[in-house]
Amino acid sequence: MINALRGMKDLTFEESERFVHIVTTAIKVSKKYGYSYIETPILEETKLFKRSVGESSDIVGKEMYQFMDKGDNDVCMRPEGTAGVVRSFVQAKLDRRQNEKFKFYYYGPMFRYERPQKGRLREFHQFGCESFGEASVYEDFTIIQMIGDIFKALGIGYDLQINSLGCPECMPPYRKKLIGFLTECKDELCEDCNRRIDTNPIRVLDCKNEKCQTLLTNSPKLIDNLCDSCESDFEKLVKLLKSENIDYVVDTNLVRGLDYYSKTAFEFVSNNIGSQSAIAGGGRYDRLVEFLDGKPTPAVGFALGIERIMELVQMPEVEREGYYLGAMEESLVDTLFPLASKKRATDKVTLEYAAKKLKAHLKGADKVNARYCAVIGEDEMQNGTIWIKDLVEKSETTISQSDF
RNA sequence: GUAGGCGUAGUUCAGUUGGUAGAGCACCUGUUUGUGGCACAGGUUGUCGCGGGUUCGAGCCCCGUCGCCUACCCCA
Repeated sequence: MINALRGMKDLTFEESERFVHIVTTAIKVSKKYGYSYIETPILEETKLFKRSVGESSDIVGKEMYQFMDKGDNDVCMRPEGTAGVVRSFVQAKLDRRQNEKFKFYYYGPMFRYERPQKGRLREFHQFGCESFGEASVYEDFTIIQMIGDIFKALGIGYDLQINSLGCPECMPPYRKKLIGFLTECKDELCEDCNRRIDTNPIRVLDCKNEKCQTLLTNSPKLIDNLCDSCESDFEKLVKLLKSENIDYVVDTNLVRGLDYYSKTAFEFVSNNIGSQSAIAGGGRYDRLVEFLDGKPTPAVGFALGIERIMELVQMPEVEREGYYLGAMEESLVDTLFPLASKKRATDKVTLEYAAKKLKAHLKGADKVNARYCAVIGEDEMQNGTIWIKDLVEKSETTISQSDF
């Protein structure tokens, strides 16, 4: 027997229904906010992710499905969605259309070579949105509001964490300050943190090590070191969240794992799905378009993890629907066949090809959750009729086959 | 990469100090020669993950191996 690869999962029955429900709900909401669909390739040049997500990130450093293709190109399966969308945005020269706004939503598989566990697969699915050309913090808020709408429509609860990651003006001086602080206590920090002091000091902030976290309580906070513009944007965001009654927590250690974020960063978290608790995350990335050779274009976006959300959504009960057709004599299936074809124009129809006793047909109708069970037996054949039972009302009628 | 747990029927699981495999659910049949869900009665289903070892005898003990799950890590 051949099994699916480790960390890759098949979805069927209620699981696949839940998957589709989440995607269609997210699409419905994002369309209300003016987003349109963008489809980008799963396979991209490795360079794209090195330059956007960042070589210092774990995603690029050790988790990519990367290989040389038959044309000797260094390629990889996308580990996230934003880079491809931005590449596409630049390739289509949308960055030259200054003062225009572009809003895209996407969904599809992402690949990261990690050890699978609850809420973490090697092939997983994200739904995401990217808004280009809008520098206003109102847009940051609107995106958060939209995610809230999606979760509300899906009927799931969450905690919202926000932070500001600063901009090219305030981040570098803060970074220096932080490196100074970390170097002073480096002997007490864990191995990973020591390595990160040089490679990516900001990531030290969300180290899970308890001892490190204790030391970090006295570390300089970026939120206290923002430039005027970043600070007023963050205050405005907080004000908007308050006025719209969206609960939030400021988490000064919230650092996006991808290098391209700046200013607003946020994460939606659920505490009911195991240790992989982030169900959506995103923020502003005003410099990414530039990194990928486009004209400087402000942008904000987010992605949500469909599999993680699947753990949280309850599907509404499915009601009985459509017709089940069955014959009690083998020779009568031919009579049933055109009736089924005709009925499918308007209703869901299940046609049983094998002749069975009435009782077996009723059971069969139950099994496919049909509303009506329609059967032709000897009597009906002689009279040119069909017997129909409403499985909900428990009522039955016999009508002419031509009226069916 | 590291650590812990688990692999027995379609499924969820039980299986005693080693003695030749079981239950619920599901499925099929019947009670009802043409009336579903409920009830009752009966029935079908196994490479006990795989390979080796110990033993008269292994689902059980030992070694190896593969797979799954959870956690670290990372992140959606």
